[in-house]
Amino acid sequence: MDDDSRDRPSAPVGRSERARTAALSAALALAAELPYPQVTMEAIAARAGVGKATLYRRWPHRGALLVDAVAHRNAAAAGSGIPDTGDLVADLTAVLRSVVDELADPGWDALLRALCVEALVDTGIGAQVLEQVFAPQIALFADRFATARAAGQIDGSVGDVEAFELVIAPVFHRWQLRTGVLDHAYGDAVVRRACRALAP
Amino acid sequence: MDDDSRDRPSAPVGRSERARTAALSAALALAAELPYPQVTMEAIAARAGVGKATLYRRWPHRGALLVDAVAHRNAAAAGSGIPDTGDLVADLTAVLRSVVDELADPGWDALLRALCVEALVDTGIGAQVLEQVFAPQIALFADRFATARAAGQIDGSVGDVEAFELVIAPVFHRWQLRTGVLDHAYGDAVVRRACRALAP
Amino acid sequence: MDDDSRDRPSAPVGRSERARTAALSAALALAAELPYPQVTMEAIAARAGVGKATLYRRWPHRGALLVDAVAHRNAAAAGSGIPDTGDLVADLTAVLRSVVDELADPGWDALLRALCVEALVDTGIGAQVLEQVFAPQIALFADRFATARAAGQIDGSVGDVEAFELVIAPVFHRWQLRTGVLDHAYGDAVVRRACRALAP
Amino acid sequence: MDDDSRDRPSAPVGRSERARTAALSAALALAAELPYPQVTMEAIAARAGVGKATLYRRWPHRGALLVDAVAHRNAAAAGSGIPDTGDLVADLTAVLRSVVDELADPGWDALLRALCVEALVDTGIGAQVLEQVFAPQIALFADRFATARAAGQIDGSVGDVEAFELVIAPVFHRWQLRTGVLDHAYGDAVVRRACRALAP
DNA sequence: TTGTAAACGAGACGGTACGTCTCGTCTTAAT
DNA sequence: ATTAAGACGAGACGTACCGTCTCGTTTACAA
Repeated sequence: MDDDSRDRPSAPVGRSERARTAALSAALALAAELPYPQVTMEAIAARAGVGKATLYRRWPHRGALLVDAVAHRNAAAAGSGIPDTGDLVADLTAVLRSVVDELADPGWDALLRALCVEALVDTGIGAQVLEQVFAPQIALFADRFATARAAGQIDGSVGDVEAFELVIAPVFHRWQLRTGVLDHAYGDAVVRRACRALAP
Repeated sequence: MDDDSRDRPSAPVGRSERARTAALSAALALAAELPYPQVTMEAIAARAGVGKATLYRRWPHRGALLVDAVAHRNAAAAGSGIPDTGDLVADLTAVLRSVVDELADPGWDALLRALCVEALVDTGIGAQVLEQVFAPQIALFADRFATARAAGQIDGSVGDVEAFELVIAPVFHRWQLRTGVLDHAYGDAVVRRACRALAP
Repeated sequence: MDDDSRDRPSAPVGRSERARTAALSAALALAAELPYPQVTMEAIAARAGVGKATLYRRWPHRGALLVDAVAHRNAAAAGSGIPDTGDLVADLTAVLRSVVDELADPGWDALLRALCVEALVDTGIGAQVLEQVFAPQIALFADRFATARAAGQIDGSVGDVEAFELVIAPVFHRWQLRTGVLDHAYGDAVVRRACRALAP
Repeated sequence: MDDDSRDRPSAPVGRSERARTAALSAALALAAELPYPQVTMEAIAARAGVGKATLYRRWPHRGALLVDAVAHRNAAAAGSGIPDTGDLVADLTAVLRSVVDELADPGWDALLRALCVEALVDTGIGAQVLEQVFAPQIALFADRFATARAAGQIDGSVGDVEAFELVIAPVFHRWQLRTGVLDHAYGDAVVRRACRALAP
């Protein structure tokens, strides 16, 4: 391990680092497979083979740990960005379909709900969730909106966040409250309506 | 009693009804004024001057009690329905402004966040929240959409829930994640864009 | 029942009396068959098919009910008195053997232990137990001791209670603390030693 | 504490040991000053400044805790043994007088009654009480009886437990059921009679 | 007969203690 | 010196009984 950390100091794997990684993985796994109230610091520590004190030394509470874990996961999953074929509707449709697919995955569904719970309960965690989980997504959309705006496809007076919300909020809302079936067709319709609203 | 109950059927009668009312009020008050994790069954019972067993006799868990309390409050607040002046944009703008105002009230904000937490944590409570809190709202919008549809102001192929989400979801999303300022101007813009999207 | 009460008006069997009898029987039965902490007022009421208020209307607490029940049972069992053949040792031996036999009966064992618990916990109940359960026994022994004293078989300066305790206490002690086997042989030895101690 | 732990490193005074001691002391104090039903695990934990879980971690129920506390107290009180002046009656009289004095102390009276209650309610605790509280006393008497037996002062065929019961049971019985005044005179008389019974 | 009043069964009520669980801190022993 | 392990104080959980209180209903006696 010493050799390893000397060779690649940007990816140290000391005892501490192993503990950190184990904790993040355990949090993700438990949040994905258990009802959220059972995702306790105790359970995470046990699953990770890590002392509870080690968790509290690094994260002030479960929410921070979870946000960190999800951010870590998203960073690893390396969002590839939004396609740009010139056809805004088609591009957004593709994106929303993959969003819908993700939300249909029970693990990710549970994880995201856990994240929302923490964000709702504590304003500070809410800010962290926004910054580390949603902001990157918004930034990706902002890039595509910039192109579309330059091509005169959308109203220049609509901000990036507003446009993002126009597209994402209905899906998020339906996912969260289960007001109806959340499938590709719904995503397609949302994009269609959003683009009509955004048209110059 | 007969006269009484005929005149004011909502008036509580007997120890049981008094306990029920006290519990609902206490739940509302605590959820409005304390961080949600401190809104425990114990605290609600103490505040209501009610035994814990009485709470558990009526509601299987805190979530059910909270949903009941909010539904009760909403029923009492007697939603007046959505205005119908013939001008859809103006009517929806008025409604969204009052929604924004409500969400700005710290008490209602806290209450609604608590409700969302419960809905996210437990699917069953989620269904209850949808049915008892959101469905009535959707129904009000549906009435107004029906008129607008009849007047040829909105696309007949868009369902009530979809139209509702188009209008409400962005506001809900911004409220929940604090992606930006949530004021009348934002509500107005959301309505404007939604109506463009809904136009035939 | 009408016939019954008309025939024997001195033993009316109205609802009240039936409730009283049912409560006493239920208390005896439960105390005999369940661990004492499970012999709750709730359980007695349920077993007796009687409202809890009816119990509390007649007896201030479980202890009083239990004492009443045991006294009632003893009255019914109609202690026949201590035999008097002229041979004190033989008479007491016979009595102690039957005492040992009674204590060996699991039901009566449990009942008597419950009684002792109540007596130990509350001085008032202790007095009631003494008066209603033990005093009658002491009186029976006192009669036999009087005869023996008159016959010059025991020391006239020893009081009835003291003599009673000399005979009963060792058995009671062994029964209560299980310091050793409690059988006829032990009872016989106790009587032998007691009579030596009591001899003039 | 430093000195203490340096002198007796085998008796560390970490958090655990402090909790244990505090619990035992609190149990003794509460049992001595409150009616037994109020000596709850909750009250003991509060008085000891200890979590309830800590109590249940060490003792399965209140009875075990109480027995441990009394045994602990007795060990500390270091029974000095029964005097041996050669005069059995005198020696036993002295012992019984101190027993009577102890039983007259309200604190010890309450404690011992609590112990008896637990012993009566649960056979397991009864065995524990016998072994840890009464057995040591019996052993002390056995030593004295051995001497007396060797001196030909008592019948060699009477066992230690039987002799012990002959002496102690009447006092215990009178204390428990309050069949009469329990004073030195009574103790003296009991010893006198017991020694007559035990004489060869 | 037909009220009327008491006692009844049933069981909900406000409480309290139960024994269990998780929290976040602190101690210990072993790397 | 930092870790895994886990005991600790605190306090909420959901349950069981407490002793009291409302309920209608049933019974017993008076009109």
